[in-house]
Formats: sequence, structure tokens, C-alpha cells
Amino acid sequence: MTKTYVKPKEMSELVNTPSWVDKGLNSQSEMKEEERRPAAYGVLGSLAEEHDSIEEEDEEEEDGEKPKRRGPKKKKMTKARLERFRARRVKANARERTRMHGLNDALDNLRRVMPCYSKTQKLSKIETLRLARNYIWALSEVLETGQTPEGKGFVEMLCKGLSQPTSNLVAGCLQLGPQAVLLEKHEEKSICDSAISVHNFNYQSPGLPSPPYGHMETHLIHLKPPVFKSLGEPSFGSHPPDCSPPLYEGPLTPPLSISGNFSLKQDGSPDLDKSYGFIPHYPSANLSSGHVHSTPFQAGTPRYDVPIDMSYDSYPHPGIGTQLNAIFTD
DNA sequence: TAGGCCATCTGGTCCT
DNA sequence: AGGACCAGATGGCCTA
Repeated sequence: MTKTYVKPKEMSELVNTPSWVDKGLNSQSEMKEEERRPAAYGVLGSLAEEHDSIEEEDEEEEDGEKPKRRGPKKKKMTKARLERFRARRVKANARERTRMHGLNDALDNLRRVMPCYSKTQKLSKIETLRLARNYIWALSEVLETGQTPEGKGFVEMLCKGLSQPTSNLVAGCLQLGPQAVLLEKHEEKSICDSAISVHNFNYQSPGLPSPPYGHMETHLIHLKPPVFKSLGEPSFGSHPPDCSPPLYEGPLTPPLSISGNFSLKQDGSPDLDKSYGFIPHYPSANLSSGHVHSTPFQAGTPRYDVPIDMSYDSYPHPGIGTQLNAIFTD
């Protein structure tokens, strides 16, 4: 289930005021015992406790009843040392946040080059990674065979292992008609025409609003995944040299929206802030007759179901697959 | 209300 | 000593 994620709180609020700060405490160790969480017990609390335990241990050693503890004796936790640990922990937390933000930014960039992208309807992290894996796979199939991707098969490949909602979403994205604003990219198209021949691909569904932004053809042309370079093109050797996708350095423009229905800015570029939410308009069994899912859905909201094969064994290219296969299998 | 997804905190490990 | 990375724990938000 994709959804619009809303941050629980303002980041600055979380950064500046952890829960124990909210309570007017100096550290989590000062929280009441029942309010403490095991994981949040914290170095500060455990250090304070450690300090106590060391003193107790010393007392016991004096009694001579307990064997001496091996290893270096822990330093006594002075107030200054506690302060240093506290400051270090705060810094580490900030670094960790920054690190995770960087990771999320990278995931966002990945979302932007996925077949369905919208600022308002974000794929989850795991679904983004799974779709990316499938997408690489599907594109490698197109490049390797040099054949027109059969629409149904292409979408099914993209949807391997994805959740039903995400599968529907991808299917909805890719069943767009041939009218495409981005067909202006004729030069790029001509370069790799022999390798990427998708002219016959047409998933147009009756009743689907004409998307101003992309269908499968433009999307494939648009993509210049750096991964092909980094892989050394082992499985693309049959392709003309000029067909190897250049390293992508341009802006990360979304090839397709979730609904294929972006608003356009004055310059013709898609206005990502005003993209519409995904609305499935399509009757079930439209894409793959005989693969209609029995998953219940609300009356009046027909779904565009894609059969989901949760196994990765049937992927076409074991070469690239062996590298990818181990990554996202559950 | 349960489950999914997320951000954050935390402690451990490895490396410089 | 300190930074990067990782995984576990936890609570908040949202949806079915």
C-alpha cells in the first residue's frame, strides 16, 4: 500500500528536543523506570548504572567473596567523563540522522527514475528497491534481446515480488497511450533505436486520459542508468558501442507519474508538486486476461490487477539476475 | 485496533 | 578517540 507519508513531527523539533528533553530531564537515564525503554535506556543511563556497579563491585572485592573481574578495570565515571559521553552521544545521533537523511535522499532519487513516480504518492522503501531491481532486469531484457518488450510480459517482470497495490500502480503507469510530450527526444531515440524498439508497445486503455507525460517508449529512451557502465556491460556486448547508455548526469526528471497525469508548468515541464494521485480507471483482467485477482476491492473502483509471482526463479537472465536475485528476495 | 511504514535513538563493531 | 555503518527497539502516523 503506497501512501503519502507525513512526518510525525517537525524534524527540528525531534532533533532539538528528544523525549527526555521534553520532560525537562538532562538525560534519558533520569526518566522514571517505567517510562524507560530498553533500547532507549541509553549509554547515559547505563553509564551511570555502570558507575554504581563498579563501586558495588569494589565493595564486594573487599569482602573477598566474589572472584576478581577479568580485563581492564573500567574507569570511574566522573562528572566530566559523563558530560563527554553525553556530548559524544548527541553528536553521534546527529550524524546518524544526517546519514539516514542521505540514504533517504538517495532513495528519493531512485524513486524519480522508477516507472512510477509522484511526490504525493511515494513508494515505500522496500517497494522502491524491489521495483528498481525488477526495472533493471526488465531493461536488461529489452537490451539483450533487442526486441519489443511485450507489454504484458514487461509489466509482469516489473511487478515480480511487488505488493498488489504497487503492482497495480505500476501497471496503471505503464498502460499509457502513445501520445507523449517527451517524444521531442528524437536524437536519443534514433541512437538506440535498434536496441530499444518499443514502437509497437501500446497499453492504451479506453477511457484513460491522455497523459502529457510519457509512456513506455519515452521512458525507455529517457533512461540512462549508470548501472550498465558499472557492470562493465558483460551481457550487452552485442550492442553497438554508441548504444551503451552514457552516465546520467542530468536532472532526475520523472519519466512517468503514478497516474501519468502530471500538471505542466509554463515551460512544459511536469509540475511535480501538482501531480495527481493514482486513480485506477481500468477494468480488471484488462491487462492479463485469465489473471484476474480475486483480491476484494471496493465496488466502483475497478482494479488493474497483475499476476504476482513471488518467486524470482523464472527471471530471464541469470547473469545479471544472480547479482540481483539475492538482494530482494524475502 | 492491528499492521505497515517510518524516523529516531542507541549500543556494538570496524576502521582510520 | 572518533566516525561510519549496522541492526534492534520504540513510538508516531496512517489505513484497512
